[in-house]
Amino acid sequence: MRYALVDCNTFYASCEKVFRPDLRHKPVIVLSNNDGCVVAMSREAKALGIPRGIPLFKVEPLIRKHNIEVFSSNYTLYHDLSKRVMDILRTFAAELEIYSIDEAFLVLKGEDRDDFAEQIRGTVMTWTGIPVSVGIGPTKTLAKAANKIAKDNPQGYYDFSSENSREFLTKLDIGDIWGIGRQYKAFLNRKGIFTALQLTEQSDSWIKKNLTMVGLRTKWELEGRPSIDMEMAPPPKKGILSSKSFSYPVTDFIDLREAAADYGTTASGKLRRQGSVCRYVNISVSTNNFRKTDRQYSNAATIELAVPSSYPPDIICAAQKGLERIYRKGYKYKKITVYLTGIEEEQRGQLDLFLKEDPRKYQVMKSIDKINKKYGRNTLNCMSKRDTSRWQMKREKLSPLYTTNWKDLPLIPL
DNA sequence: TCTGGGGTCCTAGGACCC
DNA sequence: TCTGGGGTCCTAGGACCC
Repeated sequence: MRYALVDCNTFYASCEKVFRPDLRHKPVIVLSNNDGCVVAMSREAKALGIPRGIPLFKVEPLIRKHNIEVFSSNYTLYHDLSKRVMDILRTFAAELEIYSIDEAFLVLKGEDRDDFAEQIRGTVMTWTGIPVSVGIGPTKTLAKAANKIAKDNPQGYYDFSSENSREFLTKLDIGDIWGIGRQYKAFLNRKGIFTALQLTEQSDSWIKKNLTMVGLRTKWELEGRPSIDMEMAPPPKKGILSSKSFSYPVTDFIDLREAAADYGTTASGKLRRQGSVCRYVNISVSTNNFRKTDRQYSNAATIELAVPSSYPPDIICAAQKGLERIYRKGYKYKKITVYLTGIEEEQRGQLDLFLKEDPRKYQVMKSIDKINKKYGRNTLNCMSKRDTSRWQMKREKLSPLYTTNWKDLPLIPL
């Protein structure tokens, strides 16, 4: 069996370039929510030495100097282009696992030709304008490692089986292995382990003791024994959260209440889309940890619903009840999170209960979902809002919704 | 002035039970 | 002086991923 990992190159930055051919060879960076940090960079921007995750204000001089193009995150655009890429990949694979917005594992079809990787790269580029890299190997972990090499390979792909595996594992740094993060890398380095090959030379029991079962599976995968399953259909989420940082410090309880309602609405929408209900609503608030001179406070509360629900007012009421418990006057709040847990499938029995309680609830919910799907999020909302500018997200450099909004369709001058 | 959001899995340790 | 063993359940926190 052969696995392939297909990964979109500098995905967010590439999405921004698709409809902006003038930016083709220019450095482009994409920011996190609130235009806070740099989360994605084009190849040209990486070459200028900008570290991922750095706050925007720290690289302002560099941006001016090199005329770097800056974008707020346009998730609507990225998700739409991601879906198009995945639809193409599906036609190449016996099995497809969408691993993240810009990555997918494929189990290759038996009859695959040698130019499989080139076919994929060519098709995705022609049909979407997104460049991808392809790594191929006998396990998911090795395909992932091969992909890393493919990124620096001018051909854009790399096949693990094309090389001596001992040599490959010797060159593979321990920190570049999928599943080995910063902490484990530091720990292993202290033990004198620097390469993938050295990791595979440790005993199973030692690895399990120090890196848990997850680490042991990684070892087996490096040895060429598939130990991590493909997940073709994403399992239902066990926790769903909606959380945002405020662009300005929030002190007023009313503002926090509105934010709780807003994120409660978002989270309950995700819940309904996966056909689930939740039993617990957890809400947490915190001040800005980076401002050492501010008085710090953070707290959380969990509310159990009388009946598991996905009905927005139920979620919102619980979130606000929790908020009342943990809110303390006099702090500058930076972040609020609504986290839904105790997730169960929406079942007949529960639905009956729900309907018995008030059948109109169900109708209202369905109608709201339908209207918002047709006319856009937030067309109908549960709470009337005051001026929300104080806490809403900052997105000053947003690109158009080229592929999902008629008004934003790109025009070609003739 | 300005530091993201959304997930999963695993383990240790405490509470509680007989 | 001497203070068990085995089990379950829950939560917090730490590791990882993108």
